[in-house]
Amino acid sequence: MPSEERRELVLDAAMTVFGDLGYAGATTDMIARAAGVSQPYVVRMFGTKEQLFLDVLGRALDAIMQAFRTAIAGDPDLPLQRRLGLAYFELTANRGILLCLMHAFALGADPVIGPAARCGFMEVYQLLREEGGMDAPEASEFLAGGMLANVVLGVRLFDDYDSDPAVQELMGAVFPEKLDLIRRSHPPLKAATPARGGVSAPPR
Amino acid sequence: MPSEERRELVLDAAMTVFGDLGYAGATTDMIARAAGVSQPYVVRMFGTKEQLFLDVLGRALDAIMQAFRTAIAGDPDLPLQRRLGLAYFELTANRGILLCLMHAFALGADPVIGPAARCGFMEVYQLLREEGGMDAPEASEFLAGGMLANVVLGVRLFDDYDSDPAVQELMGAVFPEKLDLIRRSHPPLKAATPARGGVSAPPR
DNA sequence: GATCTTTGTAATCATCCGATTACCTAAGTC
DNA sequence: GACTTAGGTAATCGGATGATTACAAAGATC
Repeated sequence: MPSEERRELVLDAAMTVFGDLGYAGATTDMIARAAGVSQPYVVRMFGTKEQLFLDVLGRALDAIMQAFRTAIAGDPDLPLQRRLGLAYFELTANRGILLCLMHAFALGADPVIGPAARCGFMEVYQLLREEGGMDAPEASEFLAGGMLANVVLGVRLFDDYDSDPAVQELMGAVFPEKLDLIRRSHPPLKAATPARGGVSAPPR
Repeated sequence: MPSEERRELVLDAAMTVFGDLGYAGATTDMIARAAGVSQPYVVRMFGTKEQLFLDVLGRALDAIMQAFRTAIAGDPDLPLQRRLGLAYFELTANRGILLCLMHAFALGADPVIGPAARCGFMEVYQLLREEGGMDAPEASEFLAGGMLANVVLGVRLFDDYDSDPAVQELMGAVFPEKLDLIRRSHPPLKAATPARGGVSAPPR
């Protein structure tokens, strides 16, 4: 297989694994297995795990930027916010894109990932402001809705959809009109979510 | 020192370290050093690193719930959204609280942390709905603003405040009227953020 | 057909990290 | 003063993990 193609496979796998486990929680071996290659090959393709994450982050940002640009250039009969909302909704079909972004956004203190995440975040904001023609409050409100959607996705609220009416209500507010679609593309892992544990008291 | 007191010190340290590095990225040794105790002592106090994170998560949720309850019971001359917004703003004084939550919210696929994070997230939502008397869209919009604030905090956008006018604009929209205060409590780590790196091409 | 490049893997290394064990000291308690 | 308990550490262990090295097989090139 040509290395370009293999590289895409590895990047796809890495996006999924990083998305579920975070940067530090994912291992190059998991990613390699998910991509069907050996662990040393992953390292040699990208140099370091850190660089692999940066590449995944760049790919996720590219996906968002492209989706937004397409939406901005789309059907002018629909209001812009609606077009962008639909575009964002379509991005949720791939958990990895948005979850890797969220992990990166939470690692601002990292000396390498932090600057890249800041830069990417502001790139998206600038796209909304300049190419989208939004003013600051509009762009900020749109971003806020996106961040909430990311969290709902990241925390896997769908997993409790059937058992918790409050989850149904909240998700209905976060993904208006699109709930059925989003649930179909994110089947629950398992059913019950118990209460959060109290204070630990380990035996000596 | 009584162990209760020591426990609080360790929980404080853990909240900071977990907040900056994430669950998997933080080590029990870093937390121990930050708290001024030995690494085995941290493990023995909480049983496992995972349980320590759960305790930190619970403590962060308690802080939010209490802040919101106080705000709800507060000065009725101010609108509720404003009171809650101010309460949330005060929470940002401790990065750890909100960043640990964000890390937990991004780990929904974890079999132990995921359920706890879902439960905590819904607890906050229910508080806004029931005790706060908000309807679903109001609560959802408020949460969205909070999640954006968390991301701005997590990605350390302040670090680029002086060098990037777009950052100033966005942060002005996210933290209305409170910018000066929030910047004072979050001094930048260092100045410049370079462009995000391109595609990696390691030497063979 | 010998050589070189590309595409890959098996084996291994050095390090880190969570956890365990064994101990230590000081303060109560009898 | 012997004994117990609480608060704490040094040393260490075993497993995981990112990275490195050495090697191999399949084309391309001459």
